[in-house]
Amino acid sequence: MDKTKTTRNTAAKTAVLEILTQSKIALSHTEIQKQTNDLCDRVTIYRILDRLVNDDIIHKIVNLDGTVKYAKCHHHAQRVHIHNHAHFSCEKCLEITCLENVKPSYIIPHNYKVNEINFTLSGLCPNCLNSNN
Amino acid sequence: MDKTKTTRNTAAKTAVLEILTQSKIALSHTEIQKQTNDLCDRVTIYRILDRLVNDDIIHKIVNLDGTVKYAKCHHHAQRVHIHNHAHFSCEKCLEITCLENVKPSYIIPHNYKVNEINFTLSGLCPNCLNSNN
DNA sequence: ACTTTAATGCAACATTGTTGCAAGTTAAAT
DNA sequence: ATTTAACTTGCAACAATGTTGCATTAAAGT
Ligand SMILES: [Mn+2]
Ligand SMILES: [Mn+2]
Ligand SMILES: [Zn+2]
Ligand SMILES: [Zn+2]
Repeated sequence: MDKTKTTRNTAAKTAVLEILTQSKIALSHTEIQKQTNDLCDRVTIYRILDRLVNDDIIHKIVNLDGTVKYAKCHHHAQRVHIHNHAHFSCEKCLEITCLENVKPSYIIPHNYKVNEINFTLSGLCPNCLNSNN
Repeated sequence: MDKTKTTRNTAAKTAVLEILTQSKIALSHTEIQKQTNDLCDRVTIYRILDRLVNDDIIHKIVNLDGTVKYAKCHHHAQRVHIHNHAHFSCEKCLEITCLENVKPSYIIPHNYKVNEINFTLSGLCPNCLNSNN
């Protein structure tokens, strides 16, 4: 029943994953594309990102302003990529970072079944907070 | 200095606000447009929604899947519309509702200045949870 | 009524993401 | 090493969503 379709390692996929692994911040599709130097088509990057998300290797973040970014967590206490943490969106430099230690607590609403949570904080990141200009 | 530009009450603005006031769930631009019966142009609705958000009369919700919706809170203990609450996104009926009583608690990360929070839960709403099919 | 300027309609454009299909490539089986 | 299945890619075409410029209309204060 569980027809697990195998995923293949291609040059493009390796490049995209490497870019995300090196980055300290979450990247958008366009930002990733720029870093690949036209190694592959725009559509291919969309499909690679979809695959990586499906395989739980990276995760997708939708920001307050609607921009979509992708990130690979840097902590790896577990062998799987867990992303039930908060994200921080800087209003000034627009960078999005995983706050891998910040996990919100809340009272589960009655009659609702919660499968997934998304918690995004926005404001000023440490960089922009120090250089106040 | 504070050149507060005045906002005007037009037929279109009144209609859009009425639609949002009547709705129990958050609505997308397209859903709002359908309910207006071509009272005004598509672009006008975008601009009206921007104004209403700017004036803090309604608020904008970006869902996990990237869809953008707008809502007017129904509670009104205060006279201003406060929206620091959680939102619930049903995976089945795709409806988004304000959980006006659910507010997450969290440990403020060091060196970050938090101005705004966004907390979205997704799963099954009471309706879809009961009618399990 | 007059005046100011916010609001609208329309067309044109930009961005982001999706889909179908032929051709290319990976990795396993032989 | 060759063969082969099916996963992956490029390309073109499309769709959805949102933005901008500008001439015209209309709201609200005088
Ligand atoms: Mn993360
Ligand atoms: Mn709300
Ligand atoms: Zn910053
Ligand atoms: Zn539901």
